[in-house]
Amino acid sequence: MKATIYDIAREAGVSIATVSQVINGKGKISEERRSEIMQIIERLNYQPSVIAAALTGKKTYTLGLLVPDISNPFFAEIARAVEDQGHQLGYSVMICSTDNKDERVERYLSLLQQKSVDGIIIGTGIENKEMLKPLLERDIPIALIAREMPSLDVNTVVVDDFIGGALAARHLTGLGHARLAVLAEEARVSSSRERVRGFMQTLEEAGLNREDVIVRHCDYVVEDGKRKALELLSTSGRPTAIFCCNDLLAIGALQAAKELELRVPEDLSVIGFDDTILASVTDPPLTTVAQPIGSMGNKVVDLLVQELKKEADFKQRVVLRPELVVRRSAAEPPSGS
Amino acid sequence: MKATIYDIAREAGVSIATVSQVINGKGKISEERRSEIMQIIERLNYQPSVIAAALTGKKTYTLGLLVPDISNPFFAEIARAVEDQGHQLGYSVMICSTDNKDERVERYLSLLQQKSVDGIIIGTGIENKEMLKPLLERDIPIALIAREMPSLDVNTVVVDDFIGGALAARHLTGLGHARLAVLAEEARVSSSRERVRGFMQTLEEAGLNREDVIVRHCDYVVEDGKRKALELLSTSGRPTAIFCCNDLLAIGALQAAKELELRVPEDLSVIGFDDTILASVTDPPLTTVAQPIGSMGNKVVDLLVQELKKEADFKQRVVLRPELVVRRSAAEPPSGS
DNA sequence: TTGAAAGCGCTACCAG
DNA sequence: CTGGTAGCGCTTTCAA
Repeated sequence: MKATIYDIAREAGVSIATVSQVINGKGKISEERRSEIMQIIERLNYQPSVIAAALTGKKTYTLGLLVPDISNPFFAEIARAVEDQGHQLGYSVMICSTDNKDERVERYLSLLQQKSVDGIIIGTGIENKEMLKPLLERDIPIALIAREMPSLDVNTVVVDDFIGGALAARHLTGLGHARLAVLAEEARVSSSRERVRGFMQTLEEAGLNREDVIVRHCDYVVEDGKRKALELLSTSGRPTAIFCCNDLLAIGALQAAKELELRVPEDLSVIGFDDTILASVTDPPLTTVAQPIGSMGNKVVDLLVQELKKEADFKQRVVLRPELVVRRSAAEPPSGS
Repeated sequence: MKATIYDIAREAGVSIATVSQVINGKGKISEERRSEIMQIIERLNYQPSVIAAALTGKKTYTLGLLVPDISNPFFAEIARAVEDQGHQLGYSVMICSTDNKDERVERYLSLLQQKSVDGIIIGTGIENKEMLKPLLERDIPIALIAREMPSLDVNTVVVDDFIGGALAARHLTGLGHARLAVLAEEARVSSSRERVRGFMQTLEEAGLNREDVIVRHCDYVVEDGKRKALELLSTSGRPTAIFCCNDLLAIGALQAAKELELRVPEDLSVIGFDDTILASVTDPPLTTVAQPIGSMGNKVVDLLVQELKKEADFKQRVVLRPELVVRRSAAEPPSGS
């Protein structure tokens, strides 16, 4: 069986209190006792039970991470960043893929509470914000990544989506495009809305008419991007460029172009968002607005841990700057346009 | 503060023993008491502490999942499958990205023990198998996914790599290729070795000479695949087809071809392995040997949970069949060859 | 510098 | 059918 603190104490001929102290480096223990006990711990390969410690009021050193789908490269990359920084600070992370379904969110939130996680990072949409109330009341810190919930006073890390949209617009207008379209996510996704807003506003500033740009809302999957792009591109006076609110949709657009035998970027320019590994793998490689995923992941963990250690007395909303990664899916519009 | 079993008991005017029984559906409790207590639980939104329950000998309902890198699409998909099946059976999963480093493996294994996980799923390479001994001794079940460790008697779920390699070879020879090359993973990865072996043997059966096929070993990243492919393709009498032991390497090969202005599949055929989302996104889409990731994930969890519930009295090694997914990166060799 | 003992929240056994 | 109670492994006073 597993060794317990009692085994160590017995072996060392001391009380468990003493053993506890050397493990936690507390109290005053003579150097010889300490090293003697440490040796025994080594020898018996004793692993203190976090469970038992947690029960006495200490933490579980476990964080919950809610994302729509861990198999989606964007969230997988977030997970990795969160895992790394968590690990760095001594925390493990539990994955919870919600499929953007409130019922799954609820189930997971309940589970995470029962398991006494120290904090929860949310990177998934939640319709019914009420679900989070109990957590806050119970003093379980929550932090948001790549999501906003203005109604809640919680630490938040996001990219400046408005600027991201603007970056895309500026690039496209700079290239000379005038007939534009956008593939957005569902209307209730605020980040997507902001991207579109930034995109639109920048177009107007460039003298284009926002009524002329067609916006289509899509599900967060390649297929839907392709379908909607196909529609867009089949119209007369089709756009010469499409701004897509995430890489998956951009890939759909790429596939649509291919199916219609439009060359990218000669006949059609495509810009994505996120800069996941997918963007580097398509043909042509995707010009896309990069989110600094690694920094975002690190930052949420920092904020969350700071909060649960009560080292911070106010919540922050940190906004990181996106960056345009120019690859090869966007170029000047065809000259005939 | 969080409600405890005592709060419920007090509120209901019963003992905590009774409350415990209704929560766990044990013992005989009168229907009225039961429903009355349930109501109070509802009302106070009581969440029983898994931590405390675990301390009394029950399980933590948590599994550890070790993979090289959760941000790698292949492992992200495995993680999703494991998460889903785990969730189904009442277990949460903790992610552990090892980067294939034994020191990280060790650190994580120790952490998982301290957190008293009920079982551990391993999908990462481990140099020093000794590290697993303590777990087995402590009766912490381990199951392997997409990995083999013949020296250990543990439940294992793998795809038949030999057949996978054979599938690729058959497809290529069927198409008429005779000058072949392979991009393998590092030599110590047994699954990769098997794939190559299956590939080679099938080639021989088709009358080709195994000495003629060049094998290059690569790190598990696109860049290295590209580099090695570039080397292969720069030789005179370059291969007309490359079999890659995973999709990432295949993408590298695609990029190399592009850089050398070789058309795929007209000038060069490429076959990958895994069928991750990446394979569907490249241009041309990758013909690849598919691992049934979803089934594999489900199956390991089933086996592991069965074991930790002591419902099974022997270990299994289940071998799933891979399948060739024909997309468009492989075709007949150029006629001049 | 060390140890005894009270609890953390819950389960399980035994009595009634 | 219900309640009392002894732990589970550990932390943390408080005394010694």
